[in-house]
Amino acid sequence: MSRQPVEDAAPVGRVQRKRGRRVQEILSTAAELFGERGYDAVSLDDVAERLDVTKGSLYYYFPGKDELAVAAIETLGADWTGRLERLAATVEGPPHERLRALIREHVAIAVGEYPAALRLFLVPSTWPDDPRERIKELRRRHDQVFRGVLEEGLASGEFAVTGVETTLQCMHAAMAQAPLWCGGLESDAQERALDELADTLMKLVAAAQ
Amino acid sequence: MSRQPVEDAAPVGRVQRKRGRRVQEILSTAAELFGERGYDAVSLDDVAERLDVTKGSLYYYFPGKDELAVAAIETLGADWTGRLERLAATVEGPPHERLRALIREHVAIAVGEYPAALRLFLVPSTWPDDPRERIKELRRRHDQVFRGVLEEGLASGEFAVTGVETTLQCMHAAMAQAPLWCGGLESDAQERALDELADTLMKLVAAAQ
DNA sequence: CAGCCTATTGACTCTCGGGTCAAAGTTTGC
DNA sequence: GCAAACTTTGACCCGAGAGTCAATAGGCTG
Repeated sequence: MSRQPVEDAAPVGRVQRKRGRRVQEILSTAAELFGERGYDAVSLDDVAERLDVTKGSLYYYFPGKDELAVAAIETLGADWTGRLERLAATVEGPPHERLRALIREHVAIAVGEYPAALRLFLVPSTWPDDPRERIKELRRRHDQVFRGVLEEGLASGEFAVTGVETTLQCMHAAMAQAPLWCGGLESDAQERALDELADTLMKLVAAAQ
Repeated sequence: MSRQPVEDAAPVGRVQRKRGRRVQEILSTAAELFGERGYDAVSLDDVAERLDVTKGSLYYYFPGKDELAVAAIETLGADWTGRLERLAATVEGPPHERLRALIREHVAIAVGEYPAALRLFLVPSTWPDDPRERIKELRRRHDQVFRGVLEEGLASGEFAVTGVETTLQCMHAAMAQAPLWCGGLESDAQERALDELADTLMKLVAAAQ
């Protein structure tokens, strides 16, 4: 009776704004941790500790670990996907260049800013059902961006592939693994590694002969 | 004083043989489960239940979960790697055909016989240190097989790649994901999917122009 | 059949982590 | 400056799962 229900009863004005900021803090911290270690390996105490707060506090904002995970995935995903989509809509030039830019951006974000965020995509099965669905959704949107450019290039004859979906799968898989093997490199070595990765993946769409 | 130490004091003769068989049963069941769900999501009670046995029994043969996992990985890995290595040593023909055969075999084993075994490779970080090292070792051996054929083709000019290691990474990543997206298909659709995957990956080594 | 290994059980401990909640602390608005 | 709303705490409950162990069952072997 004394407690603020987690969901409804929105407070108004400045208070609400503060609440919003807190929620964002929690979400980005959670996204960070889940990205680094996956779902199981992150306890709510871990999240709370990194925020200099107690577990109980988290339950004031979220009804449970699942919901926190879902929200964190959506926050992280909205940003990331948004940047990809914006890039796809912005970059000029032939499909060749645009695809390469997308690959670079995708991997750069993954490796740099969300060090292990792509791990989200790797083993959706270790996540509870609800977060898993969000992850799949996220991936679908990313694929969609790539599929668009890919099909453009196919239409113009600039690209040739064995199969669109298979090509997307391969690209995705390779990009998703990238943080694991060039996450530790120094920045210039990393740049080179990412360039090489992009070049390698571009071979997947190279028109034959 | 009344208990048989887990490690030393090898019994002899028929008894020992029986013990060996039991150990094998446990290992293959454990490999199966770990392959399906990963380390965290499998409890020793799960393993015991599938064996119609009690957890305590497992501790009669293995000192702990980690050790069981390590042994299971090694069993599964020895078989798998062995088949790859044998295939690489056996198959005749140009590097092109040999590499394709390796890819097909690798993926076929992963998708068919150890449905999610490749998941072992996916997120080594969710495993405790010791099993993780074994998984990396396993992967190193697999890579070694592929690297061999790849370098052959490069030497003969039949292949061209942007970078050997990057190419291996991409191949590995794509093959590792395969069970997740064509594991559920019917057998002939699956065959087609695997062929397409192999063809797609072969583009990675295609000599340019 | 007696005695000695071998194998298995089931009940137990202990820790970790998700989730709860009353009480206390803090902010806001009047 | 004070009451009401908001926020945080810390102690607590509970179940799950790793690991332990004395007791017991089940052979072999002399």
